[in-house]
Amino acid sequence: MSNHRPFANALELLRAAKLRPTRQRLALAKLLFEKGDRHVTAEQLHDEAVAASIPVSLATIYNTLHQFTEVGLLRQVAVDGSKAYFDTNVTAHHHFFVEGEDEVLDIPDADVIVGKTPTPPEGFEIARVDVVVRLRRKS
Amino acid sequence: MSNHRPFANALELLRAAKLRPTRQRLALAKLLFEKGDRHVTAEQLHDEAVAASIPVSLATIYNTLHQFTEVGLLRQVAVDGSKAYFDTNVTAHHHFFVEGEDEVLDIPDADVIVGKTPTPPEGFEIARVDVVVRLRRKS
DNA sequence: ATTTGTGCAAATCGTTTGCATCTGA
DNA sequence: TCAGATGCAAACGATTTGCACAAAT
Repeated sequence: MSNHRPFANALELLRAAKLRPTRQRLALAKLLFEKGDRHVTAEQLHDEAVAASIPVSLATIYNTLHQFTEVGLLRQVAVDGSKAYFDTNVTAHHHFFVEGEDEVLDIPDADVIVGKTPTPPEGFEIARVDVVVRLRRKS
Repeated sequence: MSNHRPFANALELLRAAKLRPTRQRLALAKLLFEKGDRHVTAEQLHDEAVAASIPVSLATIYNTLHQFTEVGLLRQVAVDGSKAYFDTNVTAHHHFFVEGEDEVLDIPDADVIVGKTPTPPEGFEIARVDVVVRLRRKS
């Protein structure tokens, strides 16, 4: 499955999301959405920003990732216990996770798994179903 | 799905696992396996141990949980990014996760989901498929 | 001018580690 | 005896927070 969000430009995205288009938000939006589907950690994005000579602090990276997630531009994926991954593909889909290498990959649409959705316990409703297929390198 | 491990006694379990039956391992094994299927965090187990007047440090709780996991007495579940849950039910099954309350529940066997297993990318094989159905309280 | 965002450093949370001390076989 | 286990406190990595300063409306 690929990202269906037409990338007009970072400015439009931020405006539509009612987020003030600050320098760093614009720059981060470009890094995130200009090159197709991505799965980034805060640290990775920070490194990229620094490499691209965008002065931005790690705290702002975290703020921005969370704000983008709140407005639906990103989706947080909980594959691994230790760090948070943010996915630029916000449509329904699932993930491969390569153990040991901490790499996240989208599972192609054709290969979707879900059959029957289980009945939630009394008083609860389903917010979302996450499938993580853990992979290991063939020996 | 329920826990199929016949609970003989903690001593047997440890012997079978070739783990020295120390005071704290025996006590923790009792806490974990004497009351059916459970999903605990390190902190929870530590609190229980302290409440039961079992002197044990948090470091030992972590050591023990990992050792038990290595020998197949426990299974680690990655539902939430922030902390690790250990499940006393080591048979194949999936989980409900109540957002905000950080509660983990087994999905009953009858309600299993998995249909078609996706084809892993070249050079990889599937280690395990985890399904997490995220729940929210009905409003 | 006012509101909102940003950077820094310190604080927090879950978890791990180093090392001296104990304990079970 | 002595390998293996434990406890403590310090170290750690990811994330959050408080607060002064800067930038967008």
